[in-house]
Amino acid sequence: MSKKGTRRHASGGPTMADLAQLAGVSKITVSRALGDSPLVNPETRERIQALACEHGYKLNISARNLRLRRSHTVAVIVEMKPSTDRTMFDPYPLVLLGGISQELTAAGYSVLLTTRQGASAAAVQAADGLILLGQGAHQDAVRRFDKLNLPMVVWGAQSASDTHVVVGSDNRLGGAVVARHFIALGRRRPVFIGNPSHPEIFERLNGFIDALAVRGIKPLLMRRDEFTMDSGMDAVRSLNERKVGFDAIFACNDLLAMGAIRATLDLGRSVPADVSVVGYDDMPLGASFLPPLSSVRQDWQEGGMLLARKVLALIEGEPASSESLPVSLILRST
Amino acid sequence: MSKKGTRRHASGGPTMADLAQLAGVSKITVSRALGDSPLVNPETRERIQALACEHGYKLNISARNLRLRRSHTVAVIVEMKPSTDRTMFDPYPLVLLGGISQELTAAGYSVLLTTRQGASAAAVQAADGLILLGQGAHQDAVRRFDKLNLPMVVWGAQSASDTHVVVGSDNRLGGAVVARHFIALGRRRPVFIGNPSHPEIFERLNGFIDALAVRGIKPLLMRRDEFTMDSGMDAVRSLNERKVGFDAIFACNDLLAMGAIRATLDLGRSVPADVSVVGYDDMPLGASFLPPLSSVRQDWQEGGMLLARKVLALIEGEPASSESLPVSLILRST
DNA sequence: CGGTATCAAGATACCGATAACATTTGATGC
DNA sequence: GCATCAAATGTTATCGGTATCTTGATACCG
Repeated sequence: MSKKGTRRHASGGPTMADLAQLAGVSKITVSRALGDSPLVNPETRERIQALACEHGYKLNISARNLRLRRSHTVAVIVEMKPSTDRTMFDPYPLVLLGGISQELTAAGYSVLLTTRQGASAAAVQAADGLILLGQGAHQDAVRRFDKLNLPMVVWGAQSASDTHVVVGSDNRLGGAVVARHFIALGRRRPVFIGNPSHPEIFERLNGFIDALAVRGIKPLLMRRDEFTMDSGMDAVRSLNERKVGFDAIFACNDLLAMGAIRATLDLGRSVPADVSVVGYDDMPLGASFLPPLSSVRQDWQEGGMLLARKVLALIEGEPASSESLPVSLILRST
Repeated sequence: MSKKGTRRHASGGPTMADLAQLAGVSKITVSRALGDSPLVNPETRERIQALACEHGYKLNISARNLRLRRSHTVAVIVEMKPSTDRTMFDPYPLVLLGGISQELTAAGYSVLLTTRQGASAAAVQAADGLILLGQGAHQDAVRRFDKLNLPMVVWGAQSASDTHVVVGSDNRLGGAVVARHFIALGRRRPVFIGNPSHPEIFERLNGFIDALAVRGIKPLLMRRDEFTMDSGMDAVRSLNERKVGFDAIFACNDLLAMGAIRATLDLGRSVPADVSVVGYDDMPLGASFLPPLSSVRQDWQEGGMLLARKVLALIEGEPASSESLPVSLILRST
């Protein structure tokens, strides 16, 4: 019905060719005009821009990506098991994502969200860069994505053998800070609750141990795999049953800490008079807990932004190095 | 140096044309072979696939998207304010995302994550469909994205004026279920704590009010804007100061409920003997709370999956209608 | 006035994949 | 032996932009 040049395509709006015909110029001039290139006459440019606006022109991103050979997209691969696992129910990964998203968006990039399973799903290859999240995302996963040969940045704990860029909060420091706090309080029998098979937790434990060693103190490790209050309560009860003495608890997560506090109180001991407790993550909830919980805070948002900045740097061909974010000890009543 | 046909491109691997030359066939045959088309000889297919694998061939997604005029991508637009806002720190939106991601991935689609600000960032237009998340995402936002003319599905509360597909959990039912529970317990002076300016909360309140009205009961509304324990405690204290009697509390969020319980206990009243309390969301934490919290549970994961299925249907040109997800009342000790 | 900058716009050639149509080849049928 | 058909592969055009190289017109200079 309508002529070739003015027809609308199935997927919707007019193309540059259509606009070109409407304006009586060539495609390339339209391209330049819309790109604010100085190569077009300002008058022509405005005329074309007005026309584009009027006809609801939308740039075809796929076409541009093909020609420019870059997608302005960064794939974020998240460990998301649909189980009662930590990652999924913790609010923090979301904050991390928020930081990433904010920074990438500001730079004109988009975020392609992928779970590990779906990571093969084609689209990832089209990304200009890769961000790997999730504590499980190590070695095996890293190698898998290394093959894609894309600029890649990983969130997590660093290890000497890493060939890629790793950003993470300084878990070792987190452990050390708590240790020094306990030392200052004169505590002699500290306990660590958590699962050191996660690299991050392992680092916290190491920082804790090393800083305590300065005073010749050796902490007791209560390994617990779940990051729940129940698990924390269980750990303390178990200590009691085994008649192990303790005067300080460092839990690698706030929920564990709260559980530990409750169990400790149940045993008739006072927090913090008899036992000092420090958690990790500084959940908003912790401040309202009774007694208000002391905790180690990491700046997840900043972490996300840093991750984003690193990939962007790599994409631009600039160098980028691994980096640890500082943490801070928030002292409340425990 | 190397010949035209066998050269590697800047962005990396070989193209179909390269493979074609290596195999001594034409591009299209390669395309068919890699797509497992029945139009190629099985032998040829395997030979080409082996070749592709050996040379690390990667499909150029942009090119395919351009040609096929679809990106196999759905944009998810999330309200993500970098403030102490609810959305960002609640774990649930993440679960929603998980459900979406899982379902889309299974269908061979990718998820393009965008914040509302960045939603103009080009790439969204390339998506085949749109999912809008976040309680603030209404009317204004919806209209804005409507212009893109893409299949769109919104998470949230339905309203009669909606022209688009809305999926959400049945908040009205959630309120009604709690009301009926209170009635069964013989409660006469129920209180609702929450902020009804959020459409979802408004629905919960309405369901609550209507179901109570059957017995001629009118609940008291304690409007509180923050979704924190402190806010819940404050609400109950304020009730006490104003000498308002109450024997049941429906808090529109578990944290509010926990705060309310604590304040109630502080006043020397018993839960649940004197006052029944029900929260919303059924946080894992609620089960470990003392006393274990009763709560209304929504299946966020399922919600995400449903959202995904609806957009996919729309993308395929099939019809899709708004839908509410059932909720369940989890009774514990309160 | 010839010659060179400078500016605006066009022509052409891709980017890498795939759909639609065309061709070759060998097998089968009568 | 020739027509017919199916299988396997090839040709060509196209998706919608943009880089590169040209061209044409005007201005400027000595």
